[in-house]
Formats: sequence, structure tokens, C-alpha cells
Amino acid sequence: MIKWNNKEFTCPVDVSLSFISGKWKILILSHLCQIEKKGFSDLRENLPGISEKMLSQQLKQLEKDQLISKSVLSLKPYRVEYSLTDTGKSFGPLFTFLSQWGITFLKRKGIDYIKDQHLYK
Amino acid sequence: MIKWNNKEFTCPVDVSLSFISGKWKILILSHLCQIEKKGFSDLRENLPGISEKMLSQQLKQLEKDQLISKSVLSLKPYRVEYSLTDTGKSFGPLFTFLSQWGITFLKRKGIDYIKDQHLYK
DNA sequence: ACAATAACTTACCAAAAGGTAAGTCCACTA
DNA sequence: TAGTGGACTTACCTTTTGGTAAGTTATTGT
Repeated sequence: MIKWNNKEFTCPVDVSLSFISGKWKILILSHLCQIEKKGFSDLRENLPGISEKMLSQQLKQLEKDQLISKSVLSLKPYRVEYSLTDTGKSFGPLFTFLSQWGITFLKRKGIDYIKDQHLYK
Repeated sequence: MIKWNNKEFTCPVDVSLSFISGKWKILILSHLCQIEKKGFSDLRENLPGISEKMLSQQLKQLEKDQLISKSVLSLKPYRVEYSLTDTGKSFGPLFTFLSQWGITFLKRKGIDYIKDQHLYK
């Protein structure tokens, strides 16, 4: 068992997973990797099905783990912006891989995601 | 929303994740990617903390999803062997990435996994 | 004959994760 | 002044996931 920060890991893969596991984290990160606009509601719009509670919760955790950073654009009307940190960006190849794998898989099943992307909005 | 097999996915990444999410699946697959011996108890030994119930349950799901295949070596004394299918192998780069990411992360935190691997058994 | 090993399954239970709905605060717009 | 949008929080509840422990069948080893 590898020990770090009062947690135990069975192997390096387990270490990596501890940052990105859960139903939403990878999805949030991979969207932050792609889209330009990064406000709270931009993210919500791009993650069909996520509740505000979940989004807020996950963003908080990702920030704590230093995968993303939040900048407060203005306080009076409260506006924020989220972006990947360097650590967050270091997961980039993972998101690319998962996206590509999914696209290839779907194609094998007769679904052309790229061509029909507009249908899935 | 992308639909396939009565399930809904928000994007291709979501499709990929549906095969490998959960506490144990990636760990099981990445071990099958590395070790030669692949019996039930070989796996159990290499996945500290997993219960037989969980291992059996996850193996069943992975087999159903066609990421692994099971060959029954003998019936009288019941012996089996698990291995990655081609689909399972296609996740290879993912396991490599996650392992490497973890190793790099640990090194930054002053833990040299490669050098001290024997300590973590 | 008895214990150990292999590959499970089953029943039961606890904890973690996630969903729903409502509420908050503030500012801008009509 | 009423309504809308942005960025949340909170309480409550359900589902999913995971853990424990015991049982099963059959073989090999002592």
C-alpha cells in the first residue's frame, strides 16, 4: 500500500483515479479542456443532466485537488470563471483518449457522432 | 443525448466511461494488462482490499461488456483464466497513462514508487 | 480423515454517491 | 416593481456501491 496524505493506494493507477473518479469529474474536466466560456452556467449547459448541487460540489472538490482554479470576475454581480490548472491540463491526453475511444466505439455501432453531432444537443 | 442499447450518453467520453467506471474495473483491467497469471486468486492477490464478491461481480460485468474473456481450464477442479479481449486491450493506452500519471505525481510528492516498489507489497 | 485451496454465491447491512426541490442574494432589464 | 439570470446552498431522500461473513462444490495435499 502506498500512503500519502492519510490515504492508501494500491498502485499508481489508484492514485490517479482518486482525483478523477465519480460520475461527473472527468466530464467536467474534459469540457473545461474544450470550451472557451467557463462560467458556472456554461458548464451546466454543457453537462446535460447535472444538477447545480452536483456541479458546485464537484467543482469544489476539483479546486481543492488543484485540478481547476476559480477566478472571481466580479463580486457585486457575482461572476466566476473556471479553468484547468497545469495539473488539470496534464490529464489532457486522457480526455482525448476517452473521447476518441467513444467516437470509435459508436462508429462501430453505426452511430456517426461527428457527422450527427448537431442531433445530440 | 446519444442513445445506444437503451442507454443515454451525454458525449463520447460518457460512452467510454460507462465501460470502466466504478471502484475496481480500471484496476482489474490494468492488472490483466500486466500480469501473466490470470486466475481468480491471482487477481485477488494483486488487488489488495477487494472482496471475492466484488471481484466476481466486476469480472462478470466486464465479460458481459466484452472487455475480458474467461476460459474454463478445467471443470472437475474448477479452474479458470481471465484475459483481455481486443476491445479490452484497446484501453491499454489509458492504463499506461494512468499508471504513469500516478508515478509522476508520487515522485513530485517525494515518493519513488519504482525504486521502492518492494515496500508496497 | 482432515485441512487447505480454488472459484465462486448468497444474504444481509452500511456508507457513499447522487437526485429533487426549494431557497438565497444580488443585479440587471423591461 | 416584477421578472430574469447567475452562482450558489440546504434539507431531505433514494439509489448505487461496496463490505462482511458464511456457505457451496470439488480436489489436492498430509
